[in-house]
Amino acid sequence: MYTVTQIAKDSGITPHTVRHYSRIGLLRPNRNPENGYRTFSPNDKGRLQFIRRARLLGFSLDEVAEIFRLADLGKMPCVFVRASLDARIAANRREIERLKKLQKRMERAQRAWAVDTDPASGDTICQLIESFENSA
Amino acid sequence: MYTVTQIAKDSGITPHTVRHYSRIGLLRPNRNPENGYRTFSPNDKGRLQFIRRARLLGFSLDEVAEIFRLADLGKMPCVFVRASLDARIAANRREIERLKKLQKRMERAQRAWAVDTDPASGDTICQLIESFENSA
DNA sequence: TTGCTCCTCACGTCACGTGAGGTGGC
DNA sequence: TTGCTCCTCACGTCACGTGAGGTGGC
Repeated sequence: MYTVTQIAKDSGITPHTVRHYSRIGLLRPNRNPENGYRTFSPNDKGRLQFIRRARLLGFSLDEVAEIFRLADLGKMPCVFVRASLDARIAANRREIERLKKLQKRMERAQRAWAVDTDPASGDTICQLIESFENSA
Repeated sequence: MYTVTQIAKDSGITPHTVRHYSRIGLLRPNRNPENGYRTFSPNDKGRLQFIRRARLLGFSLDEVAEIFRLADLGKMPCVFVRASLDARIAANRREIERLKKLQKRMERAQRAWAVDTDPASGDTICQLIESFENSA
């Protein structure tokens, strides 16, 4: 049996995160009837490790909850897990592309502004700002 | 003068977003005293376009607010803008790296599970799940 | 009356982080 | 009393999206 801080340290997370998982039902610790403290079993610890591994693979807490729900029903969550993973891989690919495009836009702006450090062109230093002022 | 819907359409965003910008003070439309409707000037339209361009460059609304504040004080926001942009470029680079690593982890798991579609290894199909069950 | 636009709350998103205020045992 | 751990709210994050419920003029 572990306290919230013990199980948190063992798993490399904060006690607050453990409480968070408990509040949303991913963990179901018992309570010490004397003081209301949460008490975690080795089984809880396994669940917590599973949550952490799933998070590292990009699964959301909602997906973890669904996996637990299926497992509790005695169903193999594998089909769901695979579908989730496939969807996340595709979504993450799109997100990476989106950020790369953003990166290019930002670097383009950075270069444009770098060129204008020449004091001779002092009135076009902040093109972003000016494009705003011009349109106002 | 424009209504919230007119200026929104012209700028390619939703009326709700325009109201949102107004509520947080990025836009300061007048009010029609008869019905309380917001009325936007060409100057507001310029501000809105600026906001949108800044968003495309990755600036947060808080940063836009700071840029407006500096401009309203008659100060050149350029130093702030450059510093923000540099910081965002660096942060975005790190974020892209983070997502690439996540992508690799996910694809590794996907491959590992694909291999195990062989029915002969039916009891190791869901390694993620099993690593959980084993540790429980 | 119907249809359209406008308005103001107010909650939801995602996974927690950060206090605030209080308890219990050494 | 001090220090430590535990507890429960409850708000903040980021940029809106999505209703809910109501108004005003054609």
